[in-house]
This record gives sequence, structure tokens and C-alpha cells, in this order.
Amino acid sequence: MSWRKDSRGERGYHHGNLKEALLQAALGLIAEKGPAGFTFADAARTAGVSAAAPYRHFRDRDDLLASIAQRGFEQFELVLTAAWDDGRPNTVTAFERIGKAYLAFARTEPAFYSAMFESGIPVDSSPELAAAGERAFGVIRAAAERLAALTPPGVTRPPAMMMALHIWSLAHGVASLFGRGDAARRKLPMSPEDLLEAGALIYLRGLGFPTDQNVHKSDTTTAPKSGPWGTAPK
Amino acid sequence: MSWRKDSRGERGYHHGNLKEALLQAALGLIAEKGPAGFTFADAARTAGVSAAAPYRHFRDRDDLLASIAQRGFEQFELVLTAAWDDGRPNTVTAFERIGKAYLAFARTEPAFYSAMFESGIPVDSSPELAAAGERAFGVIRAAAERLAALTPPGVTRPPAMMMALHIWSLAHGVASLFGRGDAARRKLPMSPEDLLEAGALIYLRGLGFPTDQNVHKSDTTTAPKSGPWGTAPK
DNA sequence: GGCTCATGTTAAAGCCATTCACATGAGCTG
DNA sequence: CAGCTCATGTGAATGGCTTTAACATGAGCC
Repeated sequence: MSWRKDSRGERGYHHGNLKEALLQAALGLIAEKGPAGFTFADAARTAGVSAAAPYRHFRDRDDLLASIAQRGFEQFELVLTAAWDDGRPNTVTAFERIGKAYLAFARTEPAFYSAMFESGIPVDSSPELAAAGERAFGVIRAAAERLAALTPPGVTRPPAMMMALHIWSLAHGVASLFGRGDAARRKLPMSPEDLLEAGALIYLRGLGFPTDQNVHKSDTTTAPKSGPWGTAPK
Repeated sequence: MSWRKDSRGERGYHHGNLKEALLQAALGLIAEKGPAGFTFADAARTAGVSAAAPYRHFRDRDDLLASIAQRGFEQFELVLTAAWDDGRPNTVTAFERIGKAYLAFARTEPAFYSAMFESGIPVDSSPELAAAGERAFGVIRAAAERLAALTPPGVTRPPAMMMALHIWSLAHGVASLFGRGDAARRKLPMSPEDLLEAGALIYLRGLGFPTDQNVHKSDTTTAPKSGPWGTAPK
């Protein structure tokens, strides 16, 4: 009844790394069937253990989901931080990259994304989860602060927090409504990325930032666009 | 085994209006426990029928959910239409009211809202659902078209569809992230309504609309259909 | 070698979704 | 009014899921 752990990854009575295996299994299942379709039992089956085993590592199904959401926020923070790249080569460009990274994350990591935002687990489900979410948002806020500090002279400086919330909301709205591959999709005359970029540029212009191609400092390459929205809607 | 229908709303073997009763029951349950927590059996119990009865009216649980979402979009359309009020007293003010109505709907009708946007049912689940969603969005699009037509001279006119999508995304993002009473709430330095209004105003300013304090609310003297702020042939 | 406890297993209770055969009675037809 | 029919409900059965409890295993430690 109890096989030894052989060279091919078989296991004995004890799994050895069940917690991690369950998280991975759940991630795959959520990606397949959404956070609602995912079942605790299925994750256990995928990991090759009995249905009761997961309870040694997670209080219940929601606890697993919260763990995934937390891990998702951690990944999210990394991705956003990389996109921001400390504001290089210039603040506006880097800021735009954050928006793109937001959408890219929603698209390439739908399992994380839905666990984070659509699973129905409250943000304050655990302090760690809340903290992870806060850190991820912190990247956007920090970028907004840098951006706010660059407000052109003669323009009243907007609160960085508000800017961060606006951009977050816009990115989140675009991602939620149009961002995922196949579910809940609505037809769009443009890509979500372009939609978000245009919106963000218009928004920044509304704050007094010069956003057209001829303006910003060290941006060497320029897009052939003439304004926030390209040439013509499809 | 079969009571007569007495004066107080008791019922006999046949319910008489079960479909409606199930929709109402489900609506209440979703409001209580979210779209995930709601169960078909619970709805049946609330309506006072056996667990199998609902299947005479809905193909399955998702079908009920889709019906609720559809009804939600219909309500939503009404609410948005009322808020828009055909652009009175001026286009920008009415446009702002749409944003407020969006948030108000998310807050006062959380059951509808989550069935519409967070239940995981695909938009094209049924043609009726898709059409209802399209009509609701149509209100925003129509408003955006009126607004786009008012672009001040000398400014390139933005595509109305794009404007509509931006505003929808922003409103949806704010509502999803911060809009509901108690679940998934994050702390905010301002109300969701103020956040959205500020964002929308900044956005409109970025499009070249004069939106600051010195600008509008000035529909009192001029005829509502003339001048830069009111001319919009239907 | 022997202990102990974290980690798994089996078994069981309770809930839910879904289906099938059957019951009821509302409304039509004559 | 008698009788028929079919939409609408009921009960019971199947199979899955969640969660708990009692028991088994063996890894790490003396």
C-alpha cells in the first residue's frame, strides 16, 4: 500500500510537498474552469491524494483560494515593479508600461487574476493577503507620486493617491471588461492595450501633462501616432 | 396533500408564478451571499417548492443566473437612461450623472451587479442577455456621441465609441474595486463617487473639454439647444 | 530500536445539482 | 359537467463536493 519514492517522482504515503502541489493544481484548474468551477476535491485528485488530505494544509477551500490570491498579488507586484523599472527611460513611458503590464497579467495569468479579483474572497480575508494587495498597489502609487512630482509648472498638482486610484480603476475596468482571452468578452474596435493606453494618455493630458510624441524628453523612439488614439478606429 | 389557495397567498399543488418567485428568491440570496454562495436548492426552498421544481423553468442553475443578469442589464439600462435624461440640463452634467448612476446601481443592486459582472456566466450565454447588455452600454455610447459632437473647435474629435469605452471602464473599475458596501472593500481617501467624478472630469479635460469650475452649470440663461454646450441634433 | 507527530487515508454525514418516473389539477373540448 | 391533456410539481435516486473524525504511516529524533 505504500510505495517508495522512486526515481520517477512516485511517492510514498507522504507526498512530501503537498501544499505546493495543491497550489499548482488549483492554479491550473482555475485557469481552466474559473474560480467558481474549481473544486477542492479536484485539486486533491490532481495532486494524487485523497480528498481529505488538503485539510492538513488549508483550513478550507476559501483558504486555498486566498493563498492563491496572495501569491497572485506577490507576482503582480513583481510584474508591475519590473514594468515600472524605476521610471526609466522616462516617467510617462514607464507609467504606460505599468498599464500594459496590468493587462498582460490579467491575460497571461487569468487564474491568479480571477483569484485576486473575482473569487469573492474578501481582501481582508487574511492580513497577509491584504498586505500583498497593498504592496502591489503601492507600485502604482509610487509611480503616480513620481509622475505627480513632474506636474508642469503652472498646473495645480494632483494628489498622487488619486491619480493612482484613477489609473488602477481604469486598468482594472479595461482588464475586467475586455481583457481576458475568451470569457465574458465583448467586441472592441481596438485592443484592450490600445484602449487603456489612449485612456491613460487622455487622462494625463487632462492633468496638464504633455503627452504627445514630440514632448517627452529622452524617449528616443517615437510611435507614428499623432495623438492618444491612433489614426482611425477600425 | 394539496391545500387550496387561501386568501393569504398559500398555494396548491401548482405555484402559479414560480418562475418569478424563483427569480426574486435568487435575487435575495445573491444579495446575501454573493453569486457563488447562492444555490439552486436554496432558491427553491425559499420559494416553497421542491428542489426539482425549478427545472421546469430554468435549464439549470446558470440559466437562472443568466436570467437575473439579463434582468439586471434591463434595469441598468433604465437607470442609466434616466440619469442621462437626454443630456439635460447640459451634456457634461448629464454625462457625470451617468457615472454616478453606475456607482449607485452597483451599490444599491449588488445582486444584479454581481450577477451581471461577477457570476462567471459568459455574456453570450444567451442572445437576450447579450442584447440587454448591449442596450445598456448603448446608453453610455449615445451619451458619448453627444459629448463627442460637442468637442470644442480646434480639437481633434475623439471617437465616441472610444470615449464610451473609457468611461465605462473607469466607472466599472471604480465600482468593482471600491463600490460595494462591505465586500472586497479597500480603504479610500474619498468616496467612490468623488473618485469617479474627478477622474471623468480630468479625462474630459484631456479631450479638450473645458470642465473646470468656471465652465459649466451655465445652462440657465441660454436655450438648452444652442451654443457650444447644448447643440446636439439628436 | 522505539517514540511521536505531521501528514495521509478511509468512512461517513450532509448538502447540492440533476434526472426520471409519477402525481396533480387548470384549461380546453365536447 | 365528464374527460383529456399537458404544463407544472413531487419524491426518490445518483453522483459529486465539503468537511469532520478515527485511524494508519513513516520521517525525524532520542
